[in-house]
Amino acid sequence: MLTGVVEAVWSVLADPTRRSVLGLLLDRPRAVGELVDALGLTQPTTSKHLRVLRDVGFVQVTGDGRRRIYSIDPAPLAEVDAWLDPYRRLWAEPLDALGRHLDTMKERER
Amino acid sequence: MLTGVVEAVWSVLADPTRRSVLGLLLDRPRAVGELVDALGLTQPTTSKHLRVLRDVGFVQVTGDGRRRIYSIDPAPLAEVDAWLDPYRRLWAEPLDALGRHLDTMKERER
DNA sequence: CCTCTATATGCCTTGACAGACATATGTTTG
DNA sequence: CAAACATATGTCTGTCAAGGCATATAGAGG
Repeated sequence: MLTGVVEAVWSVLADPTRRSVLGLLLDRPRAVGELVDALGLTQPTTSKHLRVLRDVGFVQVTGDGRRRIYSIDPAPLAEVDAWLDPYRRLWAEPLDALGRHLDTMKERER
Repeated sequence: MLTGVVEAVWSVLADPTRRSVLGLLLDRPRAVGELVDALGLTQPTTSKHLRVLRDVGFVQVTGDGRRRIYSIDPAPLAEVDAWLDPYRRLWAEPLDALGRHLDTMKERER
C-alpha cells in the first residue's frame, strides 16, 4: 500500500504505448520480439516500456530460454477499478445525482 | 468519438492534483477559491488545472456572479470504466484466467 | 570458445507540462 | 465609473520522460 505506487499506476497508464502493450498481453502472453513487431517501435524502447510496466506490477516476466515471455498482472488495474468506485454512482443514477448536485449548490454560502 | 480525446482522458488523470480536484468535486460542486484553499496551490495554477479538466469534459462550470462554480461530469470517467471492462475478468475469476494463460503459453510456437 | 540471437541498459536530445509570477478580464458594490 | 474581488491567461523556468542509437548482458548452437 505504498502511496508512491498508486501515483505510478496512473503515469504508467498515461502512455498510449503502454496501454497498447496491455491490450496485446490481454490477448495472450508474448515475447518481447512480438511486442516490438506489433508496436512498431525499437526493441530498446519497447524493453524500456516493459521495464516500467514490470516495476509497477502490470506485467510479469517468465524466462523461456533467451526469450522473455511477458504476461499481464491485473493487480494495478484492480486498483484503478477501486479508485473509480466512488464515482460510479454519478453515471449509475444520473438523474438522482444531478438533483443532489443542484441541491448542494443552493446550500452553498461561504 | 474523437481518438485524441481518449488519449487526453488518461493524461488528465495522470496528474495527482487533478485527481484531487475530482475528489473534491465528488463531494460537492465548489468555487475556484475553495479549490485553491483545499489544494494549497496558487490560484492561477488551480485555474489552469480546471481549464484542462474542462477541455476534456471532466468538469462543468456554471457562472454564479464573479464566482465560477465547478461541478463534476462523469462522462470521461465512464470511458475509463469502459476501457477497464475487458480486463475485469482477470481479477473476477483469477484461477480460470490463470489456467487460460498457461494454456495460451503452451500454444505459442513462432 | 566464438558467434548469433534475444533482451536489457546507458546516454542523449527533444518535447511536454506543472508551477510560479505578473497581468488581463470580468463582476459586484459604492 | 472606480475600486475591490474572483477568475483566467501569458510567459518563463525546471523537471521528467519518451524515443533513438550504441552497447552491454545472456542464452544456444556449432
